[in-house]
Amino acid sequence: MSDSAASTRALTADRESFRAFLRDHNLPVTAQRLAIADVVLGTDGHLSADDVGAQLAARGASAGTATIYRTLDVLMRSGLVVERDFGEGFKRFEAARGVPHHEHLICTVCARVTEFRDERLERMTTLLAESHDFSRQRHRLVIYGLCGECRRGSSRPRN
Amino acid sequence: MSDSAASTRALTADRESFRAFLRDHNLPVTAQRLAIADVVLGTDGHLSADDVGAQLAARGASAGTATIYRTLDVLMRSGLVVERDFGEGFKRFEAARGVPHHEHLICTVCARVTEFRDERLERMTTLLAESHDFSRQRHRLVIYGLCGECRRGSSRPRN
DNA sequence: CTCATTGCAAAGGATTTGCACTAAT
DNA sequence: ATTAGTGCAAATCCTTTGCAATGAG
Repeated sequence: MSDSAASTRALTADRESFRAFLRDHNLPVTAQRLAIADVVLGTDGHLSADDVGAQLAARGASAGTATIYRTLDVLMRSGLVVERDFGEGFKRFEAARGVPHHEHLICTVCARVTEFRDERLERMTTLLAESHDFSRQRHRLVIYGLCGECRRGSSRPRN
Repeated sequence: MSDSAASTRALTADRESFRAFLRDHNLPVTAQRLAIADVVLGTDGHLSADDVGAQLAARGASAGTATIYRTLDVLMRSGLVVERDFGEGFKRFEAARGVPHHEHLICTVCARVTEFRDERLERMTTLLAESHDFSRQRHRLVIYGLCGECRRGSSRPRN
C-alpha cells in the first residue's frame, strides 16, 4: 500500500470523525469547515493559519481569515488537531492523528520539523518534575539544530 | 548573608557588566538603560516587557515602550539577559545570571515558574537529535504541572 | 558639536470580534 | 423559519519603526 493511499484512508476516517463531532454538537456542516479540515487533517506538516489559507487557494477553495481561525478552534475542540507554538510569533496546527505525544526537532536553517517520541524522556520528565515538588501534567521539548541535509550543505546555510 | 544581600551584590556586578558592555560598544549610558537593567537584572523572575514598565513605575522611574524593547535587546546582545517564549503570546525576559542553560517547570494553576538544570537531559537531547540525523544546537524543555502548594490546595485550584 | 537615544505615534503581523448577510438544518 | 456560520472590516495585543526633539560623549 502506498503512503498516499494510507494517508487518504486516514484522512477519510478523520474527516468522518469531524463530521460526527459537528453532528453531535449540533454544529452546521459547512463547505468551509470541511475544506479546512481536509487541508489540516490531510497533511502531516505543521501549518500556520496562513498556510491553511494558501492550501485552500491551491485547491480552488477559499475561506475568510476569521473562518479559518474559528474552524481551527473547532478542530482543536474536537481533538483532531493540536496547536503548536515554536516561538515564531504565530501558532501552527497539526493533525493529532491519534498520536499521544511527541517532541519536535526543528532545523535552524530550513525550518524543517521532524517529530519523534521517546519513552525514556517521558519518564525522565516525570521524575524531574517530582524532584522539584511538581506533579507533571505534560511537557514540551523542542530541539533546535541542523538537519542532515543542511549540515551536508545541499543548500548553503544562512546561519 | 541574607538573600537580599546576595542579590544586591549580584545586581551590582551585573550592573557593572552592563556599563562595561555599553562602554566597549560606544553606546551611551542613559538613565533609562540603567533603570531597565536594574529591574531585569535585579529580579529572578521572568518579566514581560509590560512587567518591566510596571516595575519602573513602581520605582518612580519610567521609559517609553520602544525604549524598553530596545534596551531589552541591548541586554540580550550583552548576554546578561535571555528571552523566553512560553507560548503565552508575548515574550518574557530573564537575567542570565551566568547560568548556561536550564529548563522550566510551570505551574498550570498559579503560573509559578521554577528553573532547574539536568545534565542527563542535556546529553539525552544530543543523542535524540543524532538518532534523527540532526546535530543539536540547543533545546527547550518546559514541563507543565502542579506545584506543591497548588497540589496541596493552599488555594483552591481552578483546573 | 555630533551622533545615538528617547518618546510618541504610526505601522506591523497575528489573531479576535462586531455585524450585516448567507446558508444549514 | 430558525439559528449558526461566513466574510469583511475594525479592533486588539504585542512588538517594531519613523522621526523630531533630547541628551550623552
